[in-house]
Amino acid sequence: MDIIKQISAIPLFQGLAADYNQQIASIVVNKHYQRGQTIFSEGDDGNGFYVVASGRVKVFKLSHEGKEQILHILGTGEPFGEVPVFAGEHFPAHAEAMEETRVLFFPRAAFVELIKKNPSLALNMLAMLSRRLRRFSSLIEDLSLKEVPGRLSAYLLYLSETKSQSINLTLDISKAQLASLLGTIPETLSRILARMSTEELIESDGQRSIKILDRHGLAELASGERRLA
Amino acid sequence: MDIIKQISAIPLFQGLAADYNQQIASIVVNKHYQRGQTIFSEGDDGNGFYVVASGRVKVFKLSHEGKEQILHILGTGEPFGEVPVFAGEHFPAHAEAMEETRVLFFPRAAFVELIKKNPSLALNMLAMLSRRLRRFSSLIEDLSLKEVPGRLSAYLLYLSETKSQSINLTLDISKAQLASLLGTIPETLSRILARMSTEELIESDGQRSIKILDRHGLAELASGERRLA
DNA sequence: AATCCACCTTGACTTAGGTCAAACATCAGT
DNA sequence: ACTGATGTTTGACCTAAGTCAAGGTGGATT
Repeated sequence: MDIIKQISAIPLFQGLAADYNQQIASIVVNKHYQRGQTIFSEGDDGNGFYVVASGRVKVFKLSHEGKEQILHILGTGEPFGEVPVFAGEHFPAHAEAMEETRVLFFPRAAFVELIKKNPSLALNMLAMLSRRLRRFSSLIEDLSLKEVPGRLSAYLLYLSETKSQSINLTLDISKAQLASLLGTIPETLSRILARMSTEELIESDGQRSIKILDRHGLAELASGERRLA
Repeated sequence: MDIIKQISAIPLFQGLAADYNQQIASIVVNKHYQRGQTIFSEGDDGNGFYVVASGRVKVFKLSHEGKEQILHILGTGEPFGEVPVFAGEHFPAHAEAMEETRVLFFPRAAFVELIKKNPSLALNMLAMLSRRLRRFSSLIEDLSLKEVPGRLSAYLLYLSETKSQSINLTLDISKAQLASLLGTIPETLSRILARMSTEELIESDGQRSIKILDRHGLAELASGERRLA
């Protein structure tokens, strides 16, 4: 099988002794989901964790009224659902396939054994969780201390710095999903994009492409130095 | 020194081979802070992490206008500032002593070596970070999907379940700090406590003691099934 | 080209909770 | 007992962003 090939491409498993990939492959289970299908629900028992093999997965919280807050969106090679592996108990959030998705599932007990034997893997996992904590800190900061225009600006700048490196951005998710990621609703997002356009910070075609006109202005919005009129 | 004694009382270091405490002790540095003193600031280089030996520490984010959001409050035996040890870069938040506080500081390089040699320590650390991720998920959920009365109810129930096991609670922090922990401001907190009192969910003496009158009602508020009038 | 569907936008309205300002309470230290 | 620091409460006001409802857009399907 090319499962070994897939595994060796996962960042989490980089820098391991070669024969470990074989061991990892022996404990892994392949799973397949359609768009919109639930992978796990908040409160489920977490008896292992997942890595996206292809497609995309969102991890999110749901309010009593059904509003959703996306915690993260994961693409190929990214792990999710690790919390219960180490802290025990249930999954703290829901996970759902955003498109047709294949995932690799690593049963808990076998994986913990692997970690015990392999300090490199342990350190990779620690780095992974630490990065996630950093991102969560930043999300908490945004939700508590910034307004929606600031959060949106930060997201646009993040997009332009990582994915495209350019001034012409293409959103890789729907605006409704972006709203949920930013902790707001589509209507509010739409209005703020409109305001940013009239202030000539961006140019939006109403589709998924956005052009950054004033990077500095966006940075000021993101930091809270400036506000929209 | 009784540093070894202190170290063996730290949950993070439980379940390790006995001689490791000696090794840990050899890399640790003792530090001392007064109330209000900064331990580190967001953006500082993180060249190690800390464990509270005595006193209390708050870890928080600050907005551009100076509003603060507390991420966690740490007491004796609890570690903080671990993110940069494993994910590199700077501290993602500020840390400050809330009272006279002693901390143990673990320099990064030496600690990473220790982890590599000790799978138990690695797993303890993974459990620690996972628990923190769980708490952050819950904070994100609260900030994004719940109103202040819901967050406060959840906090009061949490207090009564963990610390006192009873119906008579004593806040261990000022109401201003509690507001910052819940992602609101003292005025709002004060008004909501007043409303909860008139609805006979709690009895508040205006000091730091609060009596739970209607646990079920609080639980409904916390889950979002009910709202204050 | 007509229909459908998912997605996006706009307008009118409401509201949770923040801001500002003032007064009040508590407690430690001189 | 007085002073000052620290924390709490209350009132009047404001605003960011949510709700509800209607309409618009564009791509895909038949």
